[in-house]
Amino acid sequence: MLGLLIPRTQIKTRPSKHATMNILDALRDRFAQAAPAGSDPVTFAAAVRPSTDTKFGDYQANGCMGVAKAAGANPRALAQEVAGRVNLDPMADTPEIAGPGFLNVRLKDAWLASVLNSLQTDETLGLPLAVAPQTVVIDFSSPNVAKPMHVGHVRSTVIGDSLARILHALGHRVIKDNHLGDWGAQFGMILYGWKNLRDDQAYAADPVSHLSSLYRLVQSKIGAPGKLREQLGDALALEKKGKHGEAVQKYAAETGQPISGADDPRFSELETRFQTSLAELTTAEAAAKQVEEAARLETVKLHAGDPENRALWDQFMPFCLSALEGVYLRLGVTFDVALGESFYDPMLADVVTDLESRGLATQSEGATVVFTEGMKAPFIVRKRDGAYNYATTDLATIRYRVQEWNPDHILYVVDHRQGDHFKALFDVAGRWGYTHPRYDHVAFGTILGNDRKPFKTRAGDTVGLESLLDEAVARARKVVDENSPELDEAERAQVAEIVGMGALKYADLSQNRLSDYVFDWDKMLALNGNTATYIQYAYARIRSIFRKGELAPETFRTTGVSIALDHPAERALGLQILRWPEAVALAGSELKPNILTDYLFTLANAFSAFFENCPVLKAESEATKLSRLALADLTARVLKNGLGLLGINTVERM
RNA sequence: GCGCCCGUAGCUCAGGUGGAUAGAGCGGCGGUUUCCUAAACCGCAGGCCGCAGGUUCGAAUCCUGCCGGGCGCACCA
Repeated sequence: MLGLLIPRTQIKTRPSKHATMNILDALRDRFAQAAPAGSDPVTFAAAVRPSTDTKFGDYQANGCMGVAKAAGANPRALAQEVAGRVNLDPMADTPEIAGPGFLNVRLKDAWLASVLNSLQTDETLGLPLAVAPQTVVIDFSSPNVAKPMHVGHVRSTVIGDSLARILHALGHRVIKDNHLGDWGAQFGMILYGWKNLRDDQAYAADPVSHLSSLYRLVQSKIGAPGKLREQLGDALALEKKGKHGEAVQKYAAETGQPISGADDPRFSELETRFQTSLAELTTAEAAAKQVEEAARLETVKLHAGDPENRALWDQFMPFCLSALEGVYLRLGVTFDVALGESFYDPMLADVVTDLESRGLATQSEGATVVFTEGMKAPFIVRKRDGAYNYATTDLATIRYRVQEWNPDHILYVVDHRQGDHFKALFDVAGRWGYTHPRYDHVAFGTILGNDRKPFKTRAGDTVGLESLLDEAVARARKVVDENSPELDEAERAQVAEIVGMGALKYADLSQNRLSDYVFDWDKMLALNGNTATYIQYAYARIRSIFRKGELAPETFRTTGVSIALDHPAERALGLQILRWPEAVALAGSELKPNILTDYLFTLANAFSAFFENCPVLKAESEATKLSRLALADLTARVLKNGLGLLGINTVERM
């Protein structure tokens, strides 16, 4: 189910029955209580962090240096005092003072084991619900319905989906909204294409594909002059400067047949060809202008309520949506609502009127605009020709969301190039009176190809999302075939689908959102390193242990067994399992899924070390065997849940 | 010109609110398989954290100025 139209009443919040244990928060709480007199307990506690090195223990409190500086006291003496006062029972003994005034905390093995024991029967693996649950609207994906989704939609869709899952897991009420581009200029292009270029047979055979090819056709006509200009390159610039001779020479060089100058025997031949190209450009420019204007008029007519265009809109929309639905289904992405631009259209006039009556909007160069302090360009809410644009729609959307859900937080998962737009939008929305929600532009960088330019096909076209998914799966399939010939055809296909999707999503999520990232198939499907595949593999290995031992993990999940952390690899693994709540909480508060991927990679790594060093089924005693099985099962559950929060599935075998 | 983002190992990237000797993967070199998935593990080499100042007990992190790159700057979204 695409879930485009799930009623709001079905928006779920997480059940609240669970045990909770966020070690970092617990330690901070204890240190806050032991904060030196005159210091701010919250700041002091915030300086408690996981240790930078295991030799400094598991956690460290770094607050004493800062407090000592402010008070002009001796930091080590202060640390001594805090160490004597802080009560870490039963988590740890008195912290150790080190360096200029660090307090190093080493958690007790017995306590770690006891918490791990309780986690076995805890469905959420210790994940605490937010103390103050918030209503969060996440605006993501938001494709234009008129054209097929492409690589540019990957990041918004994948990051937005993951943030929604993370915030939901933290106990917030999350509303996933797909703000579809279903009312803009792209639709005018389809309407123009339909009226002038359509092929009824092709439409009857496959409406979705014909509509999208109509769109591409119109777009290519509009974009043709740009491509020609690019081909002519510098020659065109020279011609425009009146340097005809140099222009011809440049043209000759750029087309691969360099000539020496105007006296070259081939000069006149190339001059003719150059002029032909220039004429082509002029023709294309005229055609493009005509098509562009005609398409724009179709859009205007649609907005004005022209019956024919409205009827066509109604007719095409289901096909457009079903095309999107296929992609979302495959990605495993759903929405709670999908209120596109068309939904807000009836509200736009009132938005502008309201802005005007409050004195926010003014006239400028024929348009109705709102000026924002510190920004040169105004926020245009009504164009000179009377039409509204996305600024108006975005404001109407905020008003609607506030009235409908009263959100505490609205996230826009949109690429970084729109930073200025959102800065102005948030400013205007606040001055308009919608001050309650916290607004965040969750920005992300561009996906680049190996040439460090925006990712394109070899032919220079934008990469379609479907073909991207197909290739991810095909490449995964190749790896599966090579490594797991023992699996039957159907299972290999299923594994390839899950591994391929996982690789694609994880590659994106594991990057810091803000930076551009270089798309690299080999890296994302690597079985080693920070990849989904590596983590899925760790999971499959654990499942394999249980298969081999003919054991059901349910035993551990219903009653639990006694866990012992005797081997260093067991302790490291156990501690990492217990940090799950910290990782999810941090990823949620920072709105950064890569914090979660780092955590999962570290966990999978800790498991691999454990797997090498600690035989499970062949453990020296039955008690050790059970303990290790329990650790392995907890690991598997965290890995599966963690990947789940990234929108990534696991397989039992691979 | 103004604004936003980025600059960390050969390559691709992590680095909560300033903390101890800056991490990982790939690539390179060397090792590990009668044993639960070697799609794995372990070790070694590799750094002026773009440059220069400043703030301080302490800076990849904060401030200022440069250099280099990406993106955006009036009616497309």
